Amino acid sequence: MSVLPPRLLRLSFTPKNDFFHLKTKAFLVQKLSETTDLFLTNLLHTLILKLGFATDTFTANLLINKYVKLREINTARKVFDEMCEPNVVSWTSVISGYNDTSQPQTALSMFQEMHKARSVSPNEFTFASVFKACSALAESRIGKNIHARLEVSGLRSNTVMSSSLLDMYGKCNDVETARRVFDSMASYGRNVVSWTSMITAYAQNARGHEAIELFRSFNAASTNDRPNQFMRASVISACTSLGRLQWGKVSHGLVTRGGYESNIVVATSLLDMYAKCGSLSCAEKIFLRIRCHSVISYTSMIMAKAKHGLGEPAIQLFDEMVSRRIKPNYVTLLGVLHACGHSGLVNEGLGYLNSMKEKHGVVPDPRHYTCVVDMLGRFGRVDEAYELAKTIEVGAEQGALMWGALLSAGRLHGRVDIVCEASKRLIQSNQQVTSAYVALSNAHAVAGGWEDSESLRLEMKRGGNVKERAYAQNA
DNA sequence: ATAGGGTTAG
Repeated sequence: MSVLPPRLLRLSFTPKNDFFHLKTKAFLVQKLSETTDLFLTNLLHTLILKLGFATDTFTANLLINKYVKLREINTARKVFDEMCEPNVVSWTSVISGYNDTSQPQTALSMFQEMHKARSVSPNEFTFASVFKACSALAESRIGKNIHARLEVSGLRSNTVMSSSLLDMYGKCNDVETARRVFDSMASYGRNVVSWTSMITAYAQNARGHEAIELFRSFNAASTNDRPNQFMRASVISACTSLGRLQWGKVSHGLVTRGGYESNIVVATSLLDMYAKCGSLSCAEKIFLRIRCHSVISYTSMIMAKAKHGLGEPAIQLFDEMVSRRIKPNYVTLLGVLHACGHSGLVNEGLGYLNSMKEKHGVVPDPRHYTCVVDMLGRFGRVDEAYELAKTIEVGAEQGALMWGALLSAGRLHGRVDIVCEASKRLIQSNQQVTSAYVALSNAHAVAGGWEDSESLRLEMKRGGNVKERAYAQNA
């Protein structure tokens, strides 16, 4: 950390606009651009305020960006709120700060405020950040709306712009629109990023064959661009989605010949592919060859072991990860809870749930609770599962998963009361869960209430769910 | 000058 010269600390009383003053400002801006340290940033911030430089938009923007990079979004926001004349860079920086701290909803409301303020118009940078927020929320309705504004702005014919737009549609599961954007880019140019976005859109929407087909066209069409680690990882995940080891092995051969086998991103997707296509031993081989591990490589391997019923080894791996000072995140803890739930380590699982915040700084969210509800239910502790589920505030989609888990537990352990309760909650969740109607109807039938059963089937018909019956009864 | 697009775990 660099140290401020004492001379500078006495400059607070310098009259404005003289030579020394300007020089001081240049010095502070210079120091601010260089530092990556929170303490020094705070110090420079104080000096900037004292000397009245905060009224300068450029200087304030630098401060905002510094705080965004340091993940101090609230401080960044405070600087922004106190600005005299925020420009498009100030707005965009704060929006992307909210993206970086997993607050896409706030990013979008900032964009709305910017629109209302009308003093500043969004540019390419702003739109790219806002589409990223839509992607994170998988909100295609809002995305479409902003897409319309982008078309009006005339900024659309730009490779970065269109790539972020097509990525947004892919993440919102609207592959057809994503493809239309991709096709429209032919006139002004695509690059590796835009091709990767489209391949990813297919891969993440269970259309692996089309992803691979597009990868082939890329190799056939482009003369300058070569596939990079991102594209290769995406192609491997497309193979994973096909669930066929054969395809996965082909892609493995391909990345080995390309010299990408030891790349961390590629290796992680390979290990996930092997785990999901049925070869845990190959997955482990890949894992052991990784030199520089990430939270994702560990999490993938923990998940793989968990899914194969290797609870203890998964937990051992978790301990190893923690001792190597790789910080687990919420997905890692989901893996650990899964490991417990698939190996009957029920009390251990409860222990992880109750201590994850304190020990690992990860606040349990509805997904973690769902996992534990499922675990308790599987191992006969249905009442505890129910008591826990009742206390969780949960959105409709996740709620359907949580009550669905409880429904299976009720069925598995012959608990008509739980089946009824879980089915009702499932139906309340308003998701398209026909199995809930079927289960509730069957439960009434079991309990002797044939009339209830019949009325439910009627309700189901009215709800247009009747076609799903055959599927639901197999599920 | 300061801000923006693609990837791997769920």
